Amino acid sequence: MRGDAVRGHLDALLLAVLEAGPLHGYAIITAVQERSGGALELRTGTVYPALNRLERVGLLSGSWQSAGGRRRRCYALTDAGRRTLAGERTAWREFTSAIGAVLEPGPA
Amino acid sequence: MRGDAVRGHLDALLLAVLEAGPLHGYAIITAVQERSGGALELRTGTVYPALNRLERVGLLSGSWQSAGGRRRRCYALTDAGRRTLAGERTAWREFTSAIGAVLEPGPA
DNA sequence: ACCAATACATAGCACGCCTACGCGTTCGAT
DNA sequence: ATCGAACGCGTAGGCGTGCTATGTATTGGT
Repeated sequence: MRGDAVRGHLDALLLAVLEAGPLHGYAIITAVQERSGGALELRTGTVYPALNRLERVGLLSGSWQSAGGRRRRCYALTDAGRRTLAGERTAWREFTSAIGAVLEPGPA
Repeated sequence: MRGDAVRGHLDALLLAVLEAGPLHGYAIITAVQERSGGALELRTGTVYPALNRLERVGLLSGSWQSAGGRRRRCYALTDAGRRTLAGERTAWREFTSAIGAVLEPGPA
């Protein structure tokens, strides 16, 4: 998967992996990687600023925790985040449907 | 569809609509729009530079024509373009599959 | 002792499309 | 006869967004 691929869909990915329950940043990265079958390797420089932003706009709520001396910022979906995720899913389907229709038109 | 949506997939769209036969720029724009059911409205400032670039790198071959006093630059897929299109289609499937797997994980 | 993995974060950049123009022609409506 | 919309190509500049590179710190394995 080429580097820039995730562009425009990052928020959706982050919100989606948090749907099942709160996670901290590092775990989010590995969750995305696993769920995509290894195809999506998000960088920390991509993810952490995005998480901060999503918290700032109220789609996530974050809280510091510590596990074995390591501090972690744990993020959970807010109600607004859950609604936004639903919207992102709809947008994703419309997006793939639109591009797909051009790329692989049905056998005319 | 929000403006930036096409990012990263523009070349694929252009190559795809040219698969059925040569078209000029303006017709390419309307073809993309029609095949996407109106969802994708490419701007001239997006398309024309892209066509020039694709010609420059040998994926398209262009030729000036005139129809009723209007000059048009007509573009056709080259063999390299056809191969690239095939690659873009594969990449598209991998892309949607990867993002889709994260966004809508199978009912676990 | 050392290195990998865990964990968060910032700064600067570059890509790639968009916005906003500009130019010229043809055709339909008024 | 005039005007606007559609046709048709093109450039310049801006800007959002993720990437690259880098920094810090702790834990655990060898």
